[in-house]
Amino acid sequence: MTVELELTPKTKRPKGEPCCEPVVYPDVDRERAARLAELAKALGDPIRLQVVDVLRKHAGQVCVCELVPLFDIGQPTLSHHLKKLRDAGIVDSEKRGLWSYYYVKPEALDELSAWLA
Amino acid sequence: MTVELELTPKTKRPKGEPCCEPVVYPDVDRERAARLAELAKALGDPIRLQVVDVLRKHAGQVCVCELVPLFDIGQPTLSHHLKKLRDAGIVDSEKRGLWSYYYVKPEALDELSAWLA
DNA sequence: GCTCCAATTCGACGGTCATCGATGTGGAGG
DNA sequence: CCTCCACATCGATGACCGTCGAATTGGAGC
Repeated sequence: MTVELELTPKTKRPKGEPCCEPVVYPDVDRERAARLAELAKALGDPIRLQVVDVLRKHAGQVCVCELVPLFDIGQPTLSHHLKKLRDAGIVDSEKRGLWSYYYVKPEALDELSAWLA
Repeated sequence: MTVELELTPKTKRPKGEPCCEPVVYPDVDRERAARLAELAKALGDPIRLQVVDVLRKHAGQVCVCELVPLFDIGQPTLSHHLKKLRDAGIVDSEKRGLWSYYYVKPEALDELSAWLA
């Protein structure tokens, strides 16, 4: 359903009158938007999005050393990207022995998904 | 369902052996990931995400002059953000008289939504 | 304790981004 | 034509980002 707001001046208007009604945007929505933007920003890099894609497709946990050869970047750089994803709460890691295993935290992606829906 | 891949070394391993099997990631997925990252990047700024939020909530078209007072940035800066959203294909605009009206292109958001689902 | 190795952290560098103020553009009214 | 207004574009600036190589951390085996 499309609500036809009355805030759309048809074509032109005499000078003095306001061209449009103010649109309110509550602070609650602003805060939520900030969080959503944080998530989107973390996903806004091709490598990071591919990493999440890989992790999602391998429903379990994936070792960093499996990830590195997938991309044309150094291992420290990948580590940097993984940290960004961790800071955003999109993935988490667990250390077993020498290796670190990463996995997706579905709740984070659900936040975005819920907004988009 | 969780598939237990055999690429997870339990804890430790003797030196010579590979710690994990390679994970393949097809080029098709890479290209899609690049597009999705482009979308996410465009949404990865609080102001831009709020703009999209406002446009979505006002199912119709919204004039730029309604948008400007919502944010603590200058009009040129908002115009810059709108261009980013347009370049990403997330919104589009239509000029009527003196005013420009922006609206969301749902298909773009659907791409992201489909990936997250 | 010493060594090896996976992974993280650090310091630096070049490129991109958000923001600003000033300027440009183009439609509408007089 | 000339002015006014909404919006876009430009040029500059400071902050942030992705990348690298080098150094550091910490678990494991000898």
